[in-house]
Amino acid sequence: MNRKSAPDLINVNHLRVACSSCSLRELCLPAGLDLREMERVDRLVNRRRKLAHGEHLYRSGTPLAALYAIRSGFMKSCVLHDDGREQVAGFHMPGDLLGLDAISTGRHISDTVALEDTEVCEIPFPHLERLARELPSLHQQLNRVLSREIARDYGVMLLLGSMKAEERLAAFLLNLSQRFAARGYSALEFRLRMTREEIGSYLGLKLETISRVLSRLAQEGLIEVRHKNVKILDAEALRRMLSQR
Amino acid sequence: MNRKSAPDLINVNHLRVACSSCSLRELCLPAGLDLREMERVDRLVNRRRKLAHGEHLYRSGTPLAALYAIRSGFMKSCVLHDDGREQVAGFHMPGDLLGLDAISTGRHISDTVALEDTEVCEIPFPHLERLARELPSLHQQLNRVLSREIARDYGVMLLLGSMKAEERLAAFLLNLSQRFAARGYSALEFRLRMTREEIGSYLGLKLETISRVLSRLAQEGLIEVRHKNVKILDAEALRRMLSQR
DNA sequence: GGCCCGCCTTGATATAGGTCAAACCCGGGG
DNA sequence: CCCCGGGTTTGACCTATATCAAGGCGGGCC
Repeated sequence: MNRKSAPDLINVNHLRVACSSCSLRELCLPAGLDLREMERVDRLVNRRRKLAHGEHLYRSGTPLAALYAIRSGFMKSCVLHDDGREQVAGFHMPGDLLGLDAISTGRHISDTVALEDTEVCEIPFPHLERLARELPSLHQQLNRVLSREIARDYGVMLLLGSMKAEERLAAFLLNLSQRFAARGYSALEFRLRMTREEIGSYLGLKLETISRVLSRLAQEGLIEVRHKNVKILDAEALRRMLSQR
Repeated sequence: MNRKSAPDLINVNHLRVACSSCSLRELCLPAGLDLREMERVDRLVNRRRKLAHGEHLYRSGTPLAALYAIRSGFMKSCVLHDDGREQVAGFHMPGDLLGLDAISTGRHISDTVALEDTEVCEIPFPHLERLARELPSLHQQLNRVLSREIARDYGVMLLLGSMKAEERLAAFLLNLSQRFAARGYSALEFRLRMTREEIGSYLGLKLETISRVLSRLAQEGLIEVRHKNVKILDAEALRRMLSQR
């Protein structure tokens, strides 16, 4: 944004970071907005923030300053017990909107951490509220995003409350698969950015169980696992594990 | 409340159902609104609906027509597997707002059922959206309610993902206690409106386990259980079960 | 008022997943 | 190139909770 010559190059650079030219816009906050509206949302996003692997985006207890949209990278959110145990509440990928849990009290209730180098768009919350007041479709989209998170949470409850280890893993893998696909990545081959322990925490299981079940699924020919790389060989069979019985 | 003479009584009757005179207004949608704004919300609530014990308020898959605020009674929401297994996602009491999960897709994803005779205020969703556009504080309150539900869900994940049976029950009882207290009922003595099986489903346990753990807590002198009536004898000890360890 | 049926309790036994332990493997740094 | 350490795999054993089974009891309905 600071070059003097070659205005077209500058232009390209500018476009690259604008919502209107972001490949994630249909998944993210500006979904459903027209171009003029999207430009106004662009102006909200006054800062991008880079996080190194392992860095916190925010911590439980800190005041809500902004919502964040992931531009690239991968993150996890955890809720912590008083006693230090932690529960992974979700994994986040590009296009996901973070910080929603803090709106009600004005303080975050989870820790959100980068699982690889990550870039986020920072959307100052008071500005967002103000703009949402002016743009009904933005307001609507914010409601939808909040509600979508509630729906997702219900799915997690289902998983934690009434599925067996194998089913949980199958659901987990299919969910990742589907989300990668929605972002233009391969649905059938991807890299797990999180450790077995983090998967376990998310699924309410221990890391050894995750490891064993992955091995078992591999042995049965449903998937192929090489370290963090997973290939889904028989998505249909995974789906069957969820619906049947 | 059904006398024919005495117009002031009739008047009282009218007031009784207005948000502005509803004892739940600070927990419910109109929280934080001024009187003039609240009146406009009142006019949204064009219908009250009575549900008999066991009746559905809405079912998974049906289109979102309205949000509902519980005026009196008790309900549960369940998500269903393809195979029929059901997971209770939450219990609802007066002041709670229902139907939030449907905003994102326009269709309900849960079944919501009365656990005793229940009365709800019906808030047509399109009207609500329109009015929220005009009243910033209503808009804000809607966001807060949505976010509060997300925060609640995170708590449930913590519970399902990393607590043992005894801790889950303790958390469950303390949660009910706190919510009853917020509504002006006794925090220490209340009636469970749901069966052991429904508690079990909510907590990711089987009904026999619920029964056993309740018996154990009673034996240890932390609570007293007579059928569905629970008395909390040592809330501090219950709290300790959650934080310590 | 009595009878049922749904709900609950309690016991005996089974098992999924947890715990503990050892060894491996890969990637990164020296 | 080797070494080191985090993450992972795998095995043996253990335990919390599920499952199966048998009564009990209380509230609602006839």
